Amino acid sequence: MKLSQTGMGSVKLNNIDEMYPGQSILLQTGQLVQYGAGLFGYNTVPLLLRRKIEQIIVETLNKYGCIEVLLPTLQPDTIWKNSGRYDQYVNDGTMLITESSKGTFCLAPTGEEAMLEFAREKLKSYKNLPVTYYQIGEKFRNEIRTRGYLLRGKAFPMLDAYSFDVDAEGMAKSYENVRNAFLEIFEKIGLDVIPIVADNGAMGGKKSEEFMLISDQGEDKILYNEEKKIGLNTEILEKENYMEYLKEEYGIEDISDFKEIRTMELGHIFQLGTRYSEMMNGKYTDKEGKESLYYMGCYGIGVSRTLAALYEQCVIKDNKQNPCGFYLQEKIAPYKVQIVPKMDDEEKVKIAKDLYETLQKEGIGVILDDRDNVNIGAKIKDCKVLGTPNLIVIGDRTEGENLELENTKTGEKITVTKLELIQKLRKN
RNA sequence: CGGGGUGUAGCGCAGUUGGUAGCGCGCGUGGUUUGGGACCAUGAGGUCGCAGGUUCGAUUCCUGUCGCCCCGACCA
Repeated sequence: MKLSQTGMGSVKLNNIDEMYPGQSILLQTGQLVQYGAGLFGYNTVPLLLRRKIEQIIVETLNKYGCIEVLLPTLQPDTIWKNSGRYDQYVNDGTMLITESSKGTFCLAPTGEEAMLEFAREKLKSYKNLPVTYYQIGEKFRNEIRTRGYLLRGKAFPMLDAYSFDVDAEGMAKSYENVRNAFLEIFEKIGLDVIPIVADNGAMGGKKSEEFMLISDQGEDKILYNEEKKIGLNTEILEKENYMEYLKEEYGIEDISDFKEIRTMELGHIFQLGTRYSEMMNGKYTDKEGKESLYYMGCYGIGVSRTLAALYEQCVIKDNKQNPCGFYLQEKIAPYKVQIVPKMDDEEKVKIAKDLYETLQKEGIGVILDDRDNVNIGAKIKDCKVLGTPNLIVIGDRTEGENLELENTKTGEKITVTKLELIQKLRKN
């Protein structure tokens, strides 16, 4: 990618949001564009990072035997009326609807209804079960209050997965399977996320856990035991007989030594039981030839929220302790290396362009800072603004085949040849 | 929806005790620079959120309205 074509960078950071410095930088440097409350456009770097997160989700869920599908986000109102959730979601303002001469359509805030429609066609016999379907798609929620830029938006990409089983025991197994997949996903992304006991709230059902990132930027308060790595959302305390619930479903008997901390909810999983199958007539034929209800689970990860959390975690500061950019880990960064040529030297510009083209052909994510009106110092700063983990300056110190590769976090520099560079960057 | 804030150039902000606006950064052009956010010259860019009202005159005062941000109810 040629930086001059993207409009990113080349801004002096000013008046950075104290609460969300990362996303504030993304906005000021043209990486994110705001269209309204909770509505954002993505420039290429955050978009590709988001896609990287999605890739990790897809690869991991596939590895755990889940099946990727894609359902429409614009849905006929009938499926929502069938489930009985139409009035609830429209009245509380969550679901956006659009009227047309051909009927009323809903912009789906979540996917249970559509997924049940989908599954009912396919999962007619116990022989087809168990199965977990999932999709990653834009969801729409007309939030009463948006918050924290990407952290709570009106349109956001979400992973939603749904498991179908013949009984509660099978459901518990499917739940455990996705739970493990989620833990692996967050680990691969590089976020230290913990599953805690959650209220199943509007979704109904039995067991439910949230995947929490410990962060003061989060909206949630949880009680957490760091030693045992177990916790619960404080909203549980409003439940009747909550100690009973904790003991029965999660084996937690004593919460007296749990400490209250703030967290950000990145994922949420539920054992739904037969609630939605009943409402929407989700049935299969069992061994005895009788109609039986699906036991369902549902599982979600907020992709854009995860992206935002990742950016906030990757914020780096300058020597005055002001946030000045990001360091994205090499394994996840969409662009691995940024080439900064000294533009007044034709020979160096040529070396830079050749290197850029070579890396492009190798399929290695590379940014060429080809802006001829930007000072080299500013370009180096912009490398950090974009979060690119590696920097190659091609200037007076570049001699012959030797390239100076700098880690933008540590400042550590090593000399490599073009071939060594390709090998090194290919590894990730 | 309740409470608090805010709206002036692409971004970040001043300012006008009422006489139609400035600064820094960015952008265009010419030139000097170039290894950690350079400089000189010159230029473009604004119906001061919107609508009413008061006034000779409103971006400024008054009323209403809308957008955005933060705190609460909701949630990935």
